[in-house]
Amino acid sequence: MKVTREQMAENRDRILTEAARLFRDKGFEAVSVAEVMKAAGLTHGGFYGHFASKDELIAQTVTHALADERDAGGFDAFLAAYLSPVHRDAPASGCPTAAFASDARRQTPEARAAMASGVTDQIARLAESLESEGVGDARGAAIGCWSAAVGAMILARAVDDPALSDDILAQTKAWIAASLKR
Amino acid sequence: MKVTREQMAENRDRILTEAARLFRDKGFEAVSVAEVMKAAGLTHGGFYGHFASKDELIAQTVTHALADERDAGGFDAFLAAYLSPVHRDAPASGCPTAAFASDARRQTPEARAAMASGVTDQIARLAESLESEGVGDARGAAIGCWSAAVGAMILARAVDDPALSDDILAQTKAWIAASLKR
DNA sequence: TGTACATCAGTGAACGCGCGTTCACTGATGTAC
DNA sequence: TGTACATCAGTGAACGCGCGTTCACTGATGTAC
Repeated sequence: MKVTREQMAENRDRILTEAARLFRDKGFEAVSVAEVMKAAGLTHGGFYGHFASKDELIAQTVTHALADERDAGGFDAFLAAYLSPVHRDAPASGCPTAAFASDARRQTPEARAAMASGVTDQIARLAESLESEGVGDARGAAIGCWSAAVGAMILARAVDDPALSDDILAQTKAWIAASLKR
Repeated sequence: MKVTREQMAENRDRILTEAARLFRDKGFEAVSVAEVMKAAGLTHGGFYGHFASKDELIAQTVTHALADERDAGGFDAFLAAYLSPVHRDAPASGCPTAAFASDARRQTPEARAAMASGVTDQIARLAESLESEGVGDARGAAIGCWSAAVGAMILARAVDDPALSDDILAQTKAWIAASLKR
């Protein structure tokens, strides 16, 4: 049955929010259109009233999720929160860059452009934060820190040895901090 | 038709080699059992004479691919080769850790254990290399460098902007080198 | 060494299943008057 | 403001397809004698 325009906009937002959660948790391929629609409280047939294809949903979800990224105060606090076991153990609500980056390579140009835009913004945010703390070559340091943080999160999630996983997070955090105190 | 024991062992090796290439290129889910067997010059029905399931092939492939990793001489040479556009543009023959790490989280315990083993070995190799070059806290530095290298490669492959992609590789390489020269 | 035959690696058709997508239908919305 | 009706968001059955997996069969291997 038809719903109000306002309700339809809410439904679309809920589809994107649930897709962002499910895609981060299980990956793009392992999540079906029907699963996303069910999570949004709808039936699968209505999906194509909102998106032309699953690929378009993926591109929109990447755009939506990366645009929502916000930095939380100072650089040290950001890094401590990012490279924490809590973040590692909650990928569904965690960093979309760490969740999507590997799969992005095989997605549509739209999704890859959204990744590039998100990475560019994140580098700019980190560089601004580092510059205000007096770090020289703030952009280079921002790129290095971001690569290390994303890489450490992906590696920490990949291994099944809890001690090794914790160690990857802690050692990378310490190494980044030491590198910036040169 | 039956083949010699030697031929069967060769076939199994070829299946694993082709699987490693295809999985690195397209990901575990996007590659079918039939595609792997065809690449190995066999028909899909024979697959289950070699492996109990696709999941077992994945676990064996991860083990096989990560065991083959060798470091190429000194640390600077390794880093330059690793963070190069050539490596970025050839994922099918490139680093299996960068290719498999994100998906590993959702694989069987066997595959995840193989990842942990591969990461542990790689950290040990890099730490040994760094220690011989006089770097203090070689293990911490090895973990930080490896996280940064893997993260930079994944990010460089994710974005569709060539200038940004090149920049991620170059800046991360410079940042790692500078961090080690403290 | 030569022969007879049990073994079994590989073949290719077939299976059940879940996927992305389509479509005829429903009934509340929202607009024209 | 009230009414009549065109619109269209959402429903749920159905589609074609490719997947992982199974299985009866083939014929070369390799062993028992």
